[in-house]
Amino acid sequence: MRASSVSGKMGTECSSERKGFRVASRLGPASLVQSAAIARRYYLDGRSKVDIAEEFGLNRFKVARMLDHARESGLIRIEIGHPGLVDVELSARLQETFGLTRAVVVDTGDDNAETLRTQVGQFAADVLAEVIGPDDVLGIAWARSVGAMAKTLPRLPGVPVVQLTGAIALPGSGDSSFDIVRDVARAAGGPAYVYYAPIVLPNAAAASALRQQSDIARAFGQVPQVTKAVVGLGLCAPGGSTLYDALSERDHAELRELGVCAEVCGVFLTATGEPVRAELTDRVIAVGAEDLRAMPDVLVVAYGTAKLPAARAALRSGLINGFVTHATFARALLDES
Amino acid sequence: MRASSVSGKMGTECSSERKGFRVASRLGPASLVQSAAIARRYYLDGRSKVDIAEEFGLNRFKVARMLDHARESGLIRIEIGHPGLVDVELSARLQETFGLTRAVVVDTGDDNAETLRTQVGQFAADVLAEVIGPDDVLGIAWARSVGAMAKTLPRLPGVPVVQLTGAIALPGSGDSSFDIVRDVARAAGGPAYVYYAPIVLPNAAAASALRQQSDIARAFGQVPQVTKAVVGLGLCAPGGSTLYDALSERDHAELRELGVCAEVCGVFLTATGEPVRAELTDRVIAVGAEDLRAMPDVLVVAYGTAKLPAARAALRSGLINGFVTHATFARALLDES
DNA sequence: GCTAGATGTACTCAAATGAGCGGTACCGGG
DNA sequence: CCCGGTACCGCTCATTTGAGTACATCTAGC
Repeated sequence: MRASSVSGKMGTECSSERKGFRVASRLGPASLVQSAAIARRYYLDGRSKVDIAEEFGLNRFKVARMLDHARESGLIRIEIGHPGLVDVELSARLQETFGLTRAVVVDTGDDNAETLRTQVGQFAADVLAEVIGPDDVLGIAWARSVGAMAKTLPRLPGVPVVQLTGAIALPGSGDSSFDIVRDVARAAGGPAYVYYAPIVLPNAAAASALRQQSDIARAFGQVPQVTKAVVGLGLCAPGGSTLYDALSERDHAELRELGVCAEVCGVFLTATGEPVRAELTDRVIAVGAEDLRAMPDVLVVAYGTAKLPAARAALRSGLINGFVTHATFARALLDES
Repeated sequence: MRASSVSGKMGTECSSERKGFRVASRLGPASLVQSAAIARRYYLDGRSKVDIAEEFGLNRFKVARMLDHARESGLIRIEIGHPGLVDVELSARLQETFGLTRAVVVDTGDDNAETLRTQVGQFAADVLAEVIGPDDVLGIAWARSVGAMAKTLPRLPGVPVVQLTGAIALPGSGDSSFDIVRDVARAAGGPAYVYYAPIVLPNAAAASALRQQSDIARAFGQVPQVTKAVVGLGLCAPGGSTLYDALSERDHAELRELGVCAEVCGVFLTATGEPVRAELTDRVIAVGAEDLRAMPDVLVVAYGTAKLPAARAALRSGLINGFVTHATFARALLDES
């Protein structure tokens, strides 16, 4: 009925930067509105540019250019959001920065240790459930954070579960502390290569003897088959790890001398991520650095920013390729790198 | 170095609707993060799906499916925004709902009449500057809102400017009230077909005589050439229009009888948008409904929600095809339609 | 008034993309 | 146990899209 084009041989300059509210586009309000209408059709209604061009009486190139301009000028905003508690932005940055196969950062509003453990554990459980396949063999290290995961684990495919380290009785929580691996094995329903043993023994001979014990030998025999491992993170400083706190003053001195910073699955690491062989290593019931390195997927579950230096060591070591943690932890890691 | 795929024959179900924070996707956190990373590459970095597929070791179909899924599940949000004071969303809705060629809705936080007049006037000026071309002929009606526009008009191409109606001296603002058309003509710099005449005369004979007057006849001679007109909006009720308030009680009665609701550029309209021929019509110095209908572009500038019924009449009339107003006005129009 | 550069427009061709299809693994119910 | 329903994967084919290019038009500066 009417001529209906905004385009044509017209001055499309817009005068009104007079109040400074022209954000980026130098186009007038009418083009702005048309751009918006076109953007809506394209991005929200999913119509093709050719369609839109016909509808508005333009050619498809004009439509494409208008869309380009609209995006440049910020009229169209595309956000990759937070659907829930996972901070996908942080997760992706963590993953890319440290070359991980996967990273999941949980954004708990609260940084209370209890909340963190629960939330991080829950998401670690989700990640494990997601990545585990029927042909995998699952390795589980003893750690508080892994315990938190074990408690909320859904049903898994019936994979074998292999205990990777001995345990330590936790002072507070009595019962389940020893049963982390058993809990996981129950969730899976597959064969369980588990044993009762402390992670550290008074001397190498005792440890060696214990490794001969049938359950333990059987479990260690399965270690090379492990395809997915879930491990905790210990900082080698007072209060930084249950293992460290269970060691003697002499052990502490040795670790200090060797420059040990972190402990992952019974493996001691320097700040630069080098695995260290200590006298202590022979007294530990756990897989070795080489076993760990041979596993295709090693997922670290860690919370509490005190452990940051340990996390850095672990990330540098190349022994791990997955990380589940909380937002403050991830942010600190990224800030300092 | 490591196997690095989240895909494969794995259960990708996610268990944790347990706390209800799984928004829409039933995928686990790891896929979530990967989807987000892919979405970022695609939408924000503008890479192609083939590229992304290579980078992540997937095929392009998988990438496409993940993106689709991510969009459906709300991970990717696309918003068409507010760059400045123009509410593009409302503008587009107004435009589409009433089949207009253009609509611009200004979102002034404030609904003070003074603010509205200034802001709406400013954006009307922008719109006019944007759509006017060097080959246009510009018609200007006398109206307070058009006056507000005239005051902030930037330099226009040197087009002819044609006065479409007589004027009324405003009670308050002394000087510029008569000079609206002259202001516009000055901004354009082209030939000005202007005259000094009241919009309404005591009798048809006086109006007829005045129309013979050379300036006025010259201006009316140009009316068929007009390609773009800017007009105001009057509600035919006390206080709804300067024209109405200038009329006699007899005139009011006539308009009431004829069911006149609105006045646009000297043309009286019923609530359904029918132009009405009254005795009064012969006493008005203004273009007729047919002249108005013949103009390819007629832009209404209106503010103040009291005039809503008049706006509805004008929109139904088919005489106009552009609208500049403010957010509360536009919302009310859309709500009631 | 004229030329150089900027801007907008139209077109071609190759790359990117989406729709739809068949094959396959998985799941829950007979 | 088999069987239909479902979801996923990888593919082909037709369409859509973007990059490059050439041409028209406008603007600014001399």
